[in-house]
Amino acid sequence: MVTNTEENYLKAIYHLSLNRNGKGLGTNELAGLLNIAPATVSSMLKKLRKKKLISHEKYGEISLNSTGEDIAISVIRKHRLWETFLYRKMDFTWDEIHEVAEQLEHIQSKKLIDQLDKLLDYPEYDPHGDPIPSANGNIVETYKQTLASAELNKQYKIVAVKDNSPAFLKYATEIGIAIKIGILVKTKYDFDESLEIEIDGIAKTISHKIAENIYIENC
Amino acid sequence: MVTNTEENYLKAIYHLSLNRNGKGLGTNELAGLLNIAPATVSSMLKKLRKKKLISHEKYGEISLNSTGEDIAISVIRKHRLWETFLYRKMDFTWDEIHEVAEQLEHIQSKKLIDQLDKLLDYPEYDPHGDPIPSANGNIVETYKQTLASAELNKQYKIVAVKDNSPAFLKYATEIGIAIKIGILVKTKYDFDESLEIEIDGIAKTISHKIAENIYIENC
DNA sequence: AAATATATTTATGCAAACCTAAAAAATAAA
DNA sequence: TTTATTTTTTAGGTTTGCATAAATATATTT
Repeated sequence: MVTNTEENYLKAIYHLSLNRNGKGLGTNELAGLLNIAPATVSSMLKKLRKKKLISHEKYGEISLNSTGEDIAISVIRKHRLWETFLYRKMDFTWDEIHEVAEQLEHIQSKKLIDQLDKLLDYPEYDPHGDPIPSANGNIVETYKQTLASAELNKQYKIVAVKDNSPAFLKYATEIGIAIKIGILVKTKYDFDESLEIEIDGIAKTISHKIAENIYIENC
Repeated sequence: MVTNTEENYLKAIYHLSLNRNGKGLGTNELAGLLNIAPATVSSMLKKLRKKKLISHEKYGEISLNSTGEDIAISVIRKHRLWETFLYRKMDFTWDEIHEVAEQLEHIQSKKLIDQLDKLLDYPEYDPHGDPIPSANGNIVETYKQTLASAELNKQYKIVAVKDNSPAFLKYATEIGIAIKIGILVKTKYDFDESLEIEIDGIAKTISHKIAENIYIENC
């Protein structure tokens, strides 16, 4: 039996294990994402180790092993399917779905998730543009380019956002950011790396931090 | 803040407070329904008392007070709306819905429940025939007659079932019991109070225990 | 009314999931 | 290569939700 908390740890380890350049995942980083004290993470790691869900030796790097990864992916699948459901069927907005999905992702019922998948016609991406793992655990983690690294005056399409916090999403919505929308960088200001962009022919200025949270694709 | 466990206690107290003839609700009875030790109930009652959700003095009767009842009813509303959703939209059967609804009833999101209510077109009864409290907490707890007290050779309609356990519901389905179905008692055997009934013109024999779990109405 | 039975509470303990403070190990800097 | 810094672990403590066993209050018999 895996508790909700354990599921959240596995999910966090999964997310932090992606796109890291060499350096192994440590206790501090995990504690940061989960918003708890590193000491608490230490003792939970011991438990996950004993349950054979992660690989970890004292003072060493943290990584999921096969069973742990399966659980993490299934929780992410549930989270993203529920988000899609809330957005499409329940009139939830972009910035409202994450919080409720955090609760719904722990509901234990295979049948419910299969039916949800069917009801939504087997969606491939959630409303934030993140890929939804299939029932057998397949997930397309494609390499994504952020707006911060876009070429000037080249037409791109927004495919996803990195930050799912209501604060970011509210702001993004306000300035016209949305999945599948076309976007173009007109100027890049060197001193603070802020960008002048154009969405639907309207020019706007955004900070580097915002640009790093917007994933784009050539089109 | 009210925990899941506290919500379950309030719900249990609500259910046990209905249709009791005089005798007040005690610790033992609650422990029985929740399947835990009476001592555990005692300490939880102290907590609920401190939070002003119940009225209870040592060795006295247990009852909800206004806030506690509001919470209990809202949990029951959520439970029954989710059951209706699972049954109608997710192809769940009669005997599968309760278990998953026990989890879903604790999801915290007013908007989600309002939208669920709307999606289902504001249902008045759940798939077991139990009334669904309205958003403002109104619930029609009508007096119900059980099949055990039916008159012979009089046509009735099944309106609800008392027991929601998979075991009972599976058996009930097998012998043709369902909400809104017509039913008639042909014979009552005195020695064990078993009944010969007729559903859709087909005769069957059922035990007294089963009959007590089927609610009927004149038609 | 005393004796017995039943119901309830108190005392104590355990596991989970968190915390802070201090110790130990690993890494980086002087 | 010591010293300093950062990271991680250990030690000890809290709260919640459960348990068992023993004590106490209430109810029922005789």
